[in-house]
Amino acid sequence: MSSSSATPGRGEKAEAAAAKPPMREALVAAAFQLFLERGYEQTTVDDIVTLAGVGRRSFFRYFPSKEDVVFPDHERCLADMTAFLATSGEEQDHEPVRRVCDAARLVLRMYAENPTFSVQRYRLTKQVPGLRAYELSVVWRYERALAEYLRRRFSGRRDGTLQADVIAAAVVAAHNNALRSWLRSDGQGDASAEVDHALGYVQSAFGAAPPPRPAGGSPDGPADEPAEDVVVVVSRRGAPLWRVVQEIETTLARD
Amino acid sequence: MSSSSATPGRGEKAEAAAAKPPMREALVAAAFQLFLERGYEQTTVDDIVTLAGVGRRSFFRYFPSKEDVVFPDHERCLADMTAFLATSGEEQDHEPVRRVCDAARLVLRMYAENPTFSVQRYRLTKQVPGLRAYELSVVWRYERALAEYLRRRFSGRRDGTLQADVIAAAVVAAHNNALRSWLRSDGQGDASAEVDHALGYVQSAFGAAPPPRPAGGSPDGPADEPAEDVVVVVSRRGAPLWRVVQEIETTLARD
DNA sequence: CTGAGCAGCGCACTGAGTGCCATGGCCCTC
DNA sequence: GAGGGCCATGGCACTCAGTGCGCTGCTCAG
Repeated sequence: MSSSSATPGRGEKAEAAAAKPPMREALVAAAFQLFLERGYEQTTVDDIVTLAGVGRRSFFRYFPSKEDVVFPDHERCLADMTAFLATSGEEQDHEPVRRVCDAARLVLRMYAENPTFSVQRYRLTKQVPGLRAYELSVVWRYERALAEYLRRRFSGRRDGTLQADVIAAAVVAAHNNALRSWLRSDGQGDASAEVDHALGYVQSAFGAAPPPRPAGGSPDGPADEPAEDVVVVVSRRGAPLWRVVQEIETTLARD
Repeated sequence: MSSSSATPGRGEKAEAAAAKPPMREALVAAAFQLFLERGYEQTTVDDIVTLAGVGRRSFFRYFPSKEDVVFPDHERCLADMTAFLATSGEEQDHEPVRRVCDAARLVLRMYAENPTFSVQRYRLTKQVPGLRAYELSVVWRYERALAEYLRRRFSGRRDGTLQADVIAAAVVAAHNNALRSWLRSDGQGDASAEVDHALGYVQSAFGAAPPPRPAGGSPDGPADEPAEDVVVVVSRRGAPLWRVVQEIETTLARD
């Protein structure tokens, strides 16, 4: 009823790996049916396995906890993101911020693949504290993946880990802001456009520099970028020039 | 042994509210003793109440869950932060980013009040997944408090809620980066200085503008700031000028 | 045909969290 | 000074999530 592995083909042993878990999907379907009828906390695992017609023990073989059945595909998505960031062509890595933004878009894509499912889950997690907490731990893992990547990229910079953590948090926050706005609208608007907009704000705040390398340095510096390659200038419109200069000086003089 | 309400004064009914919970502290002490000896998951609530010499039921009267005993003062700190942000003198609110940074410093102060306790807790939460998840939900509430404040301040701006969420996340990330660095050093370094440094990075990235109001507008606009009061320019050092102009244009043209 | 391996089932157990009621001290009132 | 209410605590029983272990039955390899 959802996606992935249509017409599995019966009996063929070669496709067994892909077609194996109808049980997993059956559990997810049964769980969501009950969650939507009676609510999450009013539904016990026994209720779910009874409706799905399987043994209670099997539930915990497919999902380590009751919460996991609500986020069945995040584990795969997280692996995708990790792989995406590990596949660091020297081409893309010249703009780490853009790269993590693209990584965040992977998550959006997962949500956008099943809009109705995502909207239902959103309503559920919004009002069940336990699920919110679980979602936080998932989001945290995404954020850590982004931050770890940025830490590697920024390893030569002065405040590399600080910048990595802050930028990763900003990217995640922007992504979630747009994602939640889209989910609140029942998946009607253009999710990609909203996320692009939100990520654009972060990119503009943290040094988006499209041309690969304007000047200086060897053509291919694989591991360590030259420290302090960018200068961030923030200025209130109409502010006196001496304030701008002062900001630049304090920024550069730190540490 | 810790702080707060020294020499409670026995019997005086007026101070009863302040002196009431020695039991709470006893439970925290017993819990941490056992957590450090055997580990968090190897310690049951029954172990704690037995050591503390109280009934099991009383534990859950003081702490809604086993995790809460590890973070006994966050609830109060969160209330402090909310009050701090609600006390919005028109003076401070002219610089919302600075204000939320000051709010974050409240959390640091709480950690710094009991360094050894904080370090022990840090080691615990670092290696117990359940505690990490709980801490995330606590941090999330801090972040939401900051974001809600910024949303009110930015209600007139074009992308007010987006900016609020992103800045709140950045502030929390910077704070946590510095806090964890300090905790890893067993509370040796200067926590305040580290946090100031980290928050300075965020402030410099998101428009710290010391002088109250350079020009234009009525003297006191309490609720809604004029939209797009600041322009953020991000530039790679040595980038061509046309790139800078393009960045400004895309920033202003958005939405 | 037989044995290995695996997927699912059933059962029993631990431990967190909750509801309910009894107890016992404290204060306030009559 | 006696009774009554309030509150903190203790104790009990219960639900439910999650785990360990052993059993069955199916399939595939030899």
